Amino acid sequence: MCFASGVPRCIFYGLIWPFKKELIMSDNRTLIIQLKDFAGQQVTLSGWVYQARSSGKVQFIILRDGSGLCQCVVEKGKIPDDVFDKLEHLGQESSLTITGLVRAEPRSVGGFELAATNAQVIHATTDYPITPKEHGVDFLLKHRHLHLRSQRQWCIGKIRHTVIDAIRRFFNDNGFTLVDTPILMSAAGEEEQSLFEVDYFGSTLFLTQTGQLHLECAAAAFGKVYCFGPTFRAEKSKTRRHLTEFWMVEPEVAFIDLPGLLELAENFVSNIVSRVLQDNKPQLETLGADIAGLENIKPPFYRLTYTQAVEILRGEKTVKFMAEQLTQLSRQKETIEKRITELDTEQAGQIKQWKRDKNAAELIALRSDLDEINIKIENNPKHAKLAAEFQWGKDLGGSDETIISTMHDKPVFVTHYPREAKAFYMKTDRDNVKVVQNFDMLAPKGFGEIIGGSVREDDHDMLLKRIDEMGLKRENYDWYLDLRKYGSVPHGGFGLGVERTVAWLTGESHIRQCIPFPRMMDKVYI
RNA sequence: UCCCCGAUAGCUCAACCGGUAGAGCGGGCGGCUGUUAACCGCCAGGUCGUAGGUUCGAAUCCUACUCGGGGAGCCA
Repeated sequence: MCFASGVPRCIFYGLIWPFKKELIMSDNRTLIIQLKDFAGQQVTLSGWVYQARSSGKVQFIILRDGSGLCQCVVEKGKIPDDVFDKLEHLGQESSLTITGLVRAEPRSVGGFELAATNAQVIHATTDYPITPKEHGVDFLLKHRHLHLRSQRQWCIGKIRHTVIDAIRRFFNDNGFTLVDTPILMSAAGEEEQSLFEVDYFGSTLFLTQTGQLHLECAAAAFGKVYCFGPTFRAEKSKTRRHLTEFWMVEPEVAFIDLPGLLELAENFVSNIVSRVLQDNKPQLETLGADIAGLENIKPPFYRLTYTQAVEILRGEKTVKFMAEQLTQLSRQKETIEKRITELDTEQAGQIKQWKRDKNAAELIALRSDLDEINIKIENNPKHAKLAAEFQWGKDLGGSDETIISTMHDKPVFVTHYPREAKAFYMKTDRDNVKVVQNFDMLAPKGFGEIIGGSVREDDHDMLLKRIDEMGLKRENYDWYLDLRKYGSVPHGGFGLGVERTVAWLTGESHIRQCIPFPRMMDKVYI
């Protein structure tokens, strides 16, 4: 827990953060994140009790104020007795204001602590439902309104904030114009079955699935544009990579080809990663993210064509890779099972109670690790089979993407997918009409797709042909076809999923933790 | 929509081959000048998801349902 150990700074854009707060509001409180500038001084903090321990004459209150955590030391005799007694019985998440002397203390979280001289309880709380112990997924989602206060969610929220800020800055600083595309859409962007319907004064509209078609209009007006907002997919997907409402940023550029798009995408993603490393290293550390791996994320990324990816999947390399993975998993399984047997034997004998409890906790952790490994072991041959039998022409499945991405230590572009597997607006490759000029970007080490994009079909007649072939209604696309009638230019863009990106950066296994209030299929808590 | 797994105290989990439930955390009270998910002692807290069935006896076995988790398809 060292998220407050250094003040994250962003000086590259001429900003110093924390900003000068008096510019926007007057406030006598000091934020925990500013404590390093106040060593030896008296300050007042306001916040919530994150954790509290008491040891007779001395109490330790870990205060949480939204900017960080700070240990407040409350010693009998150095604070009024009645205040001491009140603090002693404060429950988790009680709110209070506390005054004291700031001092450096390496043992303390954040490296500073507050020697309290006075305090005022704002609201005493008991029975806060989320305890410092482990909780189940469902319980935490049902308490999402409170769970946001916890350390892990706080770190993820801070990183998400940086990711979004980095996205906006990247485009704003590179000549892109923000264009807001509509959320209520009259026609489908891609496939109609995955759209949410909205009753619109008696007629039907849909929640947006992509801003791309509108963005193409804007690209012809501004050159380089992007849109950024919520996106809705009514797909009945129940996996760790899916939400029904998620945030997507989509750039669209006039006069660009596929290599140009790949270059843009790798610079864009590298920029996001370096901003997060710069601003959020303490949070990444708290989350146990792979910081060394992220420091490696610099252009150029790997480039594979779909056909090459298929060759890899069907080839010797994948067979070997999957077998190695299985061996590794089996070895892990053996180690864990051995440890479980050891502990079980120990538990059966005569041992001290505290040792027994500790063993029980370890056993629980080991059993859940074992479950996960067993699932992977069970899936391994299935995924190997899927890969080995992969037919050219299909879209890559989740497990195929995982295999490709696990083989690489940097993001991988997979380009030139079969035309039949892709949307009507993607540009047919003129050298090989069986494929389109598109790409997916797979995040490394098994995280999978975070970007999908393409060059758009800019030839009027070819686009019309695709619309007909896909069985789409021409009249819905009149305006879209117009773009190919009046000064058509090569252009393209891509979409990046914010939650998937945050999940990759933080090492979070499920994207539902990467948005404050997740919307999942059949499940919306608050 | 399909496949696999689960449901026991407020929370996380135990309870072996069927004999009507235990531990930690959290809560309450007390102890301890420096703790790091502190520690120690005491106390409170359970129709074992719901409904049937098998059995002398069911948390445990069987069936159905409900809710949840993971995966597949599809995708950012």
